[in-house]
Amino acid sequence: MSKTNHKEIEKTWLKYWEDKKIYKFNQKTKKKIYSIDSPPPTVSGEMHIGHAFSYAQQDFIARYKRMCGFEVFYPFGTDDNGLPTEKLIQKLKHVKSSELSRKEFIDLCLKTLKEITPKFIQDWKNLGISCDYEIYYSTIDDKTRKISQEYFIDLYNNNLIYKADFPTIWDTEFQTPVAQAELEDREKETLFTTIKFKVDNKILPIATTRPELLGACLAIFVNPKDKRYKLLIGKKAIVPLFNNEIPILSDSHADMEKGTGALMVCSYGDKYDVEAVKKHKLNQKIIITKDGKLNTPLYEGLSIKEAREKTLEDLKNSDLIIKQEKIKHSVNVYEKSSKEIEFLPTTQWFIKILDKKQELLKQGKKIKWNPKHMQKRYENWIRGLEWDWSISRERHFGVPIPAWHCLQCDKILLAEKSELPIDPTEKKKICETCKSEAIPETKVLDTWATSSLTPQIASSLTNNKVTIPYSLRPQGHDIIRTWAFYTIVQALYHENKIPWKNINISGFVTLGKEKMSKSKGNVIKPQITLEEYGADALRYWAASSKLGENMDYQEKDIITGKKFLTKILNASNFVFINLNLPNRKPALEETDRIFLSELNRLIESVNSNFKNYNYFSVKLESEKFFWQTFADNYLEIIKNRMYQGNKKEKESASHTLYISLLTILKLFAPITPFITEEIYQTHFKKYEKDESIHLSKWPNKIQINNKKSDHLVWKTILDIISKVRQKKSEAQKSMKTPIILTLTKQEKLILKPVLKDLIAVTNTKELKEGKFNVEL
RNA sequence: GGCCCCAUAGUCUAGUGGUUAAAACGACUCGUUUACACCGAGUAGUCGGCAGUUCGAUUCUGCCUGGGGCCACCA
Repeated sequence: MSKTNHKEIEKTWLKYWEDKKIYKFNQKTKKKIYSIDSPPPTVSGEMHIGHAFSYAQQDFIARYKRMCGFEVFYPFGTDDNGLPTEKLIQKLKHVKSSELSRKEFIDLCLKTLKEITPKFIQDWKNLGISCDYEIYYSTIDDKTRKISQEYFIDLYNNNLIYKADFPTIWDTEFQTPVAQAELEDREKETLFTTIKFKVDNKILPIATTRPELLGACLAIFVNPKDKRYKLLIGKKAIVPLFNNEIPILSDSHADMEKGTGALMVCSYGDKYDVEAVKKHKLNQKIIITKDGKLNTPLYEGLSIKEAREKTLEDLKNSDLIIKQEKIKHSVNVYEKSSKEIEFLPTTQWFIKILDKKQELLKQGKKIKWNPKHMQKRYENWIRGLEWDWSISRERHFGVPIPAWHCLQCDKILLAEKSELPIDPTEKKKICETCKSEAIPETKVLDTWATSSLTPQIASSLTNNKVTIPYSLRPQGHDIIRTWAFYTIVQALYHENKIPWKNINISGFVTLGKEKMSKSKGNVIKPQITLEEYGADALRYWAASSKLGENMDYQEKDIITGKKFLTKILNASNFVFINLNLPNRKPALEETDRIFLSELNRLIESVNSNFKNYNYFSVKLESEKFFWQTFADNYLEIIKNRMYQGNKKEKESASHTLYISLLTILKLFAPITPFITEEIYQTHFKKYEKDESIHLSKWPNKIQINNKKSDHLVWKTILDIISKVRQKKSEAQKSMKTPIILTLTKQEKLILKPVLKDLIAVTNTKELKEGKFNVEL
């Protein structure tokens, strides 16, 4: 007898799948390959509900394709080379990365990851994600570092990477440059202070939110159309407190409506300052250090915040403030530190993207985006790009940039491919021209520079049996501008191809329509749901919204899933208790044949829906068919025949039950893999050859003689049954109450082939012809 | 300020240029004990607002309102 506990069921089949290597990718396959560029989750604790939601959705597709006869390439990776991992390791091991050598720290990371990753991945296995977990990569392991460095070298040699001294977006907390894609907007309340500058002993009021940058003030811009300041253009202004002279320049960027209409340019207050300095060839003055401190004589060593307060205090004491008001404005912060970013000139490495916008847009058009409108987000991002992709990070932990710099001749030396992966700080390089020792690059690559190579990394694990373009990239919409975009960049630059033919963008999970966040405390842990209701119930829930839509988490939806699982288990048990399988395919009773004809309609519809990634419709239609058509009606209709019918009648019903239930199970197999495997193994395995339902063939239409009238007959019999039930319900009578049924001549004609079963299921004692009527 | 998405029953989600807009949960009225009370039958209840296109709009278009996202601005 079947197990009724989901934990027992899941444990059994997880082990079975693993032992029998059901989801193993066969490199020697002759089948067509369906390849999935599966997202490597960041190792930073546990799987969250958003993961469960989106991975379940991609697994539906993987399992469907597998049953359709594809050799599915579905690797599993973990992303563990970035800042989150660095932080995690520091916390777990009570160390500071800066206190260890890079090699020591990476070794510690690799060692720690080895300890914690299996437990982390177990959540994915428990959810029934059908990856081949033996095709595993980590974005920091030796093979990945090698590939990442190799690709860096190729890009450099193809003149697509350059090193530049340039004011870049800088985070003072982690002391590293960051990319445009890593910025977030934050609403902040700030003091907007109007300060007295002096020109010819007259006061020129200037409003600013960053008075601490007065020491780096290079010029004042006024709009050429601004009558108030027109005469000042070309003159010099005196910077308050610092008393140095700066030019007053004409620039239409100065907005007459904003502040006082006159604008101070500092190096560097914002992105525009960077352009302004370049445009007017001003000499930059850098007064902020990499760790966010001031280095002007006046405020030496103070943090930006302290310097701002002290400056305002000094201005106030010298009567240099005209006006002060609190304003709310949005500022750019680094998403990981939540601190306002600065612009600091440092030497960094960049991948060229600004001059490739058109090609990148073109690549995007070659990919099928699901849902379609997500392509717009990709395009908007490209159109708005203003910086090349900054790929170097001044971190300890990461893939080292495999380069040295010869100070004598200013030449950049790269590692030989044969010595990869390499940490340049561990190896001496002699410049061939100067015969002197070159300086190793200490920076590491941005995580995205490596994770944008997941297709190539995963392919390398198959001896390149799998190549790009992959069939599918599933991912979240929040990383279109990063992961999707950068992967497209890399595939274009390295192989002049698109990385995948399809990209499926999943939505996120909300709770009470609000985004979940740890700080709000409104987080649902999938581990608890898995424990309480099981993986199938959670997956069933994940199938109840369409691709790309956000979904609100409601426990009742999980419970609905759980009910479905019980129902299908019960129905299967019932079928097999009563089953009386003939040796050969029996002649079918008309009711049975017509029912199978209905099933064929379902199969057809499900197939077209699954092809379009409409797993939602697949679930909805299959569920409706199973619950209403199969369980509530077909089973009721044939009960009498199964209990009291003759051999021929029983055999027809048994045969029909067998193939219809098996078909239904297969349709559900991608969505609820555990329960369907349980039922398959318990009841069907002795008749079927497949080792697992997940390796069985996806249902095709059942070979029967379909008749055009079938659907009408089926609809009519259900309609009559429903009407009879309604009458009985209204009369508050049992469904078993005997009746006298009157059918119209036409109804009788339509129902002729199934009349006997209709009489049995409605418990009709007498059948009359005339106006439709039910007598109790 | 620009762009994108969303708005359907009490709740959460489907869907459609045309009979009566579809499930689930919830509510209400009942029934049932030879698969299933984690069950069955039935009842009530819904297309944000305004205009346009159309014989006909919940569906297409525009505007508005509300919610979400992205970008720009951010002196």
